[in-house]
Amino acid sequence: MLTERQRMILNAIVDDYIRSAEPIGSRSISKRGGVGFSPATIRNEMADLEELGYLEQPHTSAGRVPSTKGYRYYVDHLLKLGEVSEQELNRMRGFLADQMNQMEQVIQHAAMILSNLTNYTSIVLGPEMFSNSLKHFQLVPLNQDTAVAIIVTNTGHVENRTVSIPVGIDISEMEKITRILNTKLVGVPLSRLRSRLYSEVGEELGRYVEHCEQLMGALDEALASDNEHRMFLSGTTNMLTQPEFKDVEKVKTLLDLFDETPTLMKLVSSHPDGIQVRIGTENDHEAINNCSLITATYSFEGKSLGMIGILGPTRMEYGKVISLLDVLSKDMTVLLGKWYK
Amino acid sequence: MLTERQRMILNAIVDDYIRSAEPIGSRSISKRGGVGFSPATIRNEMADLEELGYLEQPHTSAGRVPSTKGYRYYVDHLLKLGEVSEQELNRMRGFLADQMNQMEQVIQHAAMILSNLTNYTSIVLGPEMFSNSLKHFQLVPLNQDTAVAIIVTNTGHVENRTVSIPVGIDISEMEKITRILNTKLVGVPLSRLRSRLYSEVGEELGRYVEHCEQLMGALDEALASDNEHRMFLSGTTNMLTQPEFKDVEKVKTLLDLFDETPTLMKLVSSHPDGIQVRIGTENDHEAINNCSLITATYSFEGKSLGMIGILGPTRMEYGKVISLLDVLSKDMTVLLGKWYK
DNA sequence: CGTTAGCACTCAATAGCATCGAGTGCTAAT
DNA sequence: ATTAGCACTCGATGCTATTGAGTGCTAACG
Repeated sequence: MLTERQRMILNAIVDDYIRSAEPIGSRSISKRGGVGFSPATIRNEMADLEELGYLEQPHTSAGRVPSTKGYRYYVDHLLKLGEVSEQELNRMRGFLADQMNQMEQVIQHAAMILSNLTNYTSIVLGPEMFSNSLKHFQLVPLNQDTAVAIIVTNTGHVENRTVSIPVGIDISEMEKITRILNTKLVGVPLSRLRSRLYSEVGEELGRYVEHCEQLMGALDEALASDNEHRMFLSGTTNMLTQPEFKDVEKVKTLLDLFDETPTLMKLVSSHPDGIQVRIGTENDHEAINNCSLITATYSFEGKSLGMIGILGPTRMEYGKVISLLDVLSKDMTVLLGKWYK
Repeated sequence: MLTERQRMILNAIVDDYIRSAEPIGSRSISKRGGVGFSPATIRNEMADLEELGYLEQPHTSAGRVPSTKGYRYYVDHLLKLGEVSEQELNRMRGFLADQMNQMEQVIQHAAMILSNLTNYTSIVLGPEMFSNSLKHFQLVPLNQDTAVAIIVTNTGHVENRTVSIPVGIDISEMEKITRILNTKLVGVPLSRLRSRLYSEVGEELGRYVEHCEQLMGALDEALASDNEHRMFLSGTTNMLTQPEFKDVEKVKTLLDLFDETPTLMKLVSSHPDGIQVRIGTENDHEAINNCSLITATYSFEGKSLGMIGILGPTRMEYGKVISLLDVLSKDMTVLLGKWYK
């Protein structure tokens, strides 16, 4: 358990380091407002804090830098949440209000707002689609052997695949199929669509249409879209302005991670509901072991739909970011509610 | 006009510099196979070539580096196109053959192949959609006041917008509208869709439906998609391995350009048909003044549809890249032909 | 007369060295 | 318990010398 004074010193070091990105010495802490101790005293405490694992020294005769454990303590016990300034709030809501009638737009906008307001990189996971249900199904023939299958969900999302038409099926039959599928499948959650396709619709379809197995196969494949989430990044180059990324090597490993959508998605979606902070080595991926990832979930009727998150250096403005994510995730919960009616 | 010997020397310098990325001295040229002259002779020629503007010197007592003009001469007169190796060809076609039934997939794959095979950054512009025609139109109501408008083109591309429904229109009327639009507009090129919407369909629609102006407005807006081209980048981080981008500042300006899709698109689409090479300062944008951009068009029935391109440092393997783009653009022409029937 | 050997010269890069100063740990005095 | 004092550490900074790859010029050569 840390003493009151140790907490105060740790707090001061983290705050200063977040601002300056340079190791903090005892003298600068001592000269700070509200600290009534000499550098020597601070030094002793700092030595203790280092032994306890909260601080690190790049080398002897350098100042101290917070360790992952130090940041963790800071976030858990010392941090006072920054108010989101009136100005930021206005800017944010102004952006979001802009008559958005596409859900995708809202999500993408949210990512942009986050990265603009923080100067870090933002990651936004769009609503999981498996919980959506089918609103409309359509087969549009393009020529003799191909057609476009279109799925519209209750939230207005449109998914489409090109499927090949088995020989011997003509347009009138296609229309029949479309009608059957619509009457049988509208309202079914996407996650159950494939199984329903076989169990309920299969027989009936077979009654009307020859060669229906091939078509079923094509539809089945079309439905097996593995992108139940869509992910949006924004401000990826913001990282490059951070002093911890003055080395091109580090930049490359990070940007390579950004290109690997599935990995990144796994990393983000492993976070639980609510606001979650992963600091430095707490993150499962090596490329962001000197970064912190903060996420918040937005939801509908208490059920989490997707996530918004900020990735920045461990030396991140936690207070500001956390309160911003909190506000925005709540706004999005409200805003997206209308699509989920 | 350059002498035979000058051409030989220029060729040698460009080739060597492309490999080594370091200024080339007279001695190393002299010692090269097939060159029967002493360093002193080479030096004299190099001085001449510099005076003529084909070479540059980073500083006195350094070797020579090709200038933009030097590269230009190299590309126009000296370059012998590399054969695309059997292995690369197989790899490429293997990738493209992979039962792709989505046009988007083909395009995206092409970008990936290019960046993988070259280790530069690839830029691919999808087929311009304005020349496509409407295949099917659909209005799917989501709830009381919003609906999804879906457009399918003859090439199987699906575009969708959420539109708000004016009060007082019910579902049966929506279906009527859909039917009218389909009978009147199928086959019309997308570029003329908006004008036709007013000129031909407007009155007829008005006869059946009240409050139709608002709906028209909504549809009109939905059709005004400004992304007639879709653009795909791949291998953006490949640039970071190039020695000319060891400086984070330069990396940032380049990556920022990559994020500015419209600017980049303008840059690329300003290139004419066929294979086009823009070297260094020949490019209109400052961020790529030390890069070369090579593009090729793919087409259908002689009409250019879209572009594939490679962006790399001016010190680029022109021969390899050009022949690769040539082969791939022709393959894509063949492959995409089937969608344009 | 074109070519080349020879030579003085230039200049970035590298290494060595002294200096500086911010910061530390320890000890003894308060 | 706190702090002043002090020796010590070590990266950063700046200066100088050295090195070496490369040049331009001139004079000699076949």
